[in-house]
Amino acid sequence: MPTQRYWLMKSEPNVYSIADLQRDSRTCWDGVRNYQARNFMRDDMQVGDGVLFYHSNAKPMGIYGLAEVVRESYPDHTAFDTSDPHYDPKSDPADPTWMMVDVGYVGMFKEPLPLITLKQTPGLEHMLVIQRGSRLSVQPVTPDEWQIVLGLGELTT
DNA sequence: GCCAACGTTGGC
DNA sequence: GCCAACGTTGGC
Repeated sequence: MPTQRYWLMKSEPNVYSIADLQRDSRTCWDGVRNYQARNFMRDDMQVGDGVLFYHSNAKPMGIYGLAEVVRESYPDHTAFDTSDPHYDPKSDPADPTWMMVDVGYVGMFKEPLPLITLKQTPGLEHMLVIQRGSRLSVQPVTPDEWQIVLGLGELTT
């Protein structure tokens, strides 16, 4: 039985929001074009892993809900689609550069957990998302951080 | 809208 | 292999 891991995944809500995930039940996490983020998805994510769903460029920006990994990594087909904004001509379909996972909806916080709150919460000092200049869109979260974050909000489905 | 931080690209 | 230029992210 593999150890469950925890993650934080960023999305701009005007592109794809937690409400979109609630509506869709699950989605493929396409469009990641950063090697470090890809490596986490490709090498470390397992079905059942917990995901903090973060809204960037939002009011307020912060954690809006929970998701879970429901499918392990497979090629991101949008990299082969010339009409897709994330098209990457260097990604060979026979040896894809970019991978994605599928995530499923778990729940939404009644009130989002704003970034500013996370910054003020003891025990979260080392979360990557609160570090200045942190641009990683898929990042690991420790079990302790996960528990603290869940204690900050009230979840609804 | 601004711009700091960061990752990537490409000339050398 | 270095590093300046560039483009993007994303908080403010």
